[in-house]
Amino acid sequence: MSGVKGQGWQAIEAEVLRRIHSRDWPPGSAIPNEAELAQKFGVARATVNRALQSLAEAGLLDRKRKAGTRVALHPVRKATLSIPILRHEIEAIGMTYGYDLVSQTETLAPKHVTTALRLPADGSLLHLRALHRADRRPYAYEDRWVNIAAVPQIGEVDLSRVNANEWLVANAPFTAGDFVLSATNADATEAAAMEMAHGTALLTLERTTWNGAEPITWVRLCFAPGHRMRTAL
Amino acid sequence: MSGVKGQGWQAIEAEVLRRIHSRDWPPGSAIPNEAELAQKFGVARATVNRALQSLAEAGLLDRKRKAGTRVALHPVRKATLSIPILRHEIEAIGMTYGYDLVSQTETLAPKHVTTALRLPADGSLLHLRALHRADRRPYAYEDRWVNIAAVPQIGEVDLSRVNANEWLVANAPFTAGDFVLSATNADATEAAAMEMAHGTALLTLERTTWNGAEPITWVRLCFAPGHRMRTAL
DNA sequence: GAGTGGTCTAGACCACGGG
DNA sequence: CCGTGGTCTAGACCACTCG
Repeated sequence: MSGVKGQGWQAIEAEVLRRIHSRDWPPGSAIPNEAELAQKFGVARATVNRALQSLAEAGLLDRKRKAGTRVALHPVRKATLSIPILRHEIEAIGMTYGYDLVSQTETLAPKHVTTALRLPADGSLLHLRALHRADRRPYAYEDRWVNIAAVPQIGEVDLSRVNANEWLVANAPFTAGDFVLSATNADATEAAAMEMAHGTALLTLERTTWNGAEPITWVRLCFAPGHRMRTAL
Repeated sequence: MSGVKGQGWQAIEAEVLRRIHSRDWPPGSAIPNEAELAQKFGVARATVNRALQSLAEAGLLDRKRKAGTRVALHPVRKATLSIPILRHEIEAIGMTYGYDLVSQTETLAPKHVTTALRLPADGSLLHLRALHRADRRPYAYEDRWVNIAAVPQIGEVDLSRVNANEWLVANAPFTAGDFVLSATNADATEAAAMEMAHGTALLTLERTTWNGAEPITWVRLCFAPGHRMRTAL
């Protein structure tokens, strides 16, 4: 008796999902162990394992050795945002990408930057400000600090022609990062750069990246008013 | 010759990652096929498969049958945001959760709501407005529309005592959803409810959920000023 | 057509952790 | 202790897709 439509581990996944949604297996309850399910469904245990791992990763099941598998009490939904290169994001919606370097200096970084990068406060960093455009109109304002010690070659790059983000992606791989979304009112600088009213609400993304223990860059992107980050659940 | 430290598919994953970061396998290049890698690493092909699938899911590899596996040209980073129940989010930081129902009516929904839910514009929906508090202070303002036809039992719930979100999570499972993040300036209603200045930038989350093809609810959450959604990369 | 990843199987051993 | 999930193996068949 299989009781499963279709084939493969996705069919098992679907059937388990159905039993969760139908309250056959209500939130918090334990479901049969892998060996049992494998027998009921007429498949190998590895196949059941694949299906349950997928559901556990999605947050719908809680699995523990010996304790078994339970339906999550409060399915912590996970929204996965894709963070494409801005150029691709813009070109994907059929617009023309543009990039203007606003300023480039080497100076002491403010404390919130050195803190985020876990760097001593007394080193100087490369500070870049730039504007990304879609069909000539402001799309996002970038404020970036780069740890030159980690990527000395960036000193030889003409950053008014080469997008710093793309250069870093291609030349300074990172192994870990930190990512924060918030909303901020546009300050005078941002308002001027993006040609909008002071105080406008901006979706703001701050990202810090490391290569191993070595800090690479801190960047803050302010998106144009009305920008939406969208994903499916 | 294994050439791999540690054990298990994660060791394989780490070794592949190392070769990508070290530019042994530069972006865009093809890497050996699974059978070959399995032999080099001295493991079964299934183990290599597990490791490569993990990296592909993370966006670092592009895999195609027959074409083989290539290092992603532009690793599209994926940020996974956990969306916990507000109560848990607040209690997790050691604060006391509070919930105030501001209004509850049954009325025609505005067009942007019916559109998002894919419902005809002439039906009436349950409209809720509520304030979530952390240690008595406003934490998030909720504007929700519920498709009563999909969850008729909600009519019998005292929503001034029971959090609508939590009731729905427990009683109206959903199979699909839509999720949008943006920044908005607080309007008069929100400013009053959250006790802050008009025009303050608010991180705004809009979520639409369905059970199969049946729309369940549309909700818009405005978080208090300074709210940050954080994740690792 | 043929190479490559996707998946299944049966069996095995191990690590974790609840009772 | 000992049940449960986590993982590995060797072998097999299949599905996709490039050339």
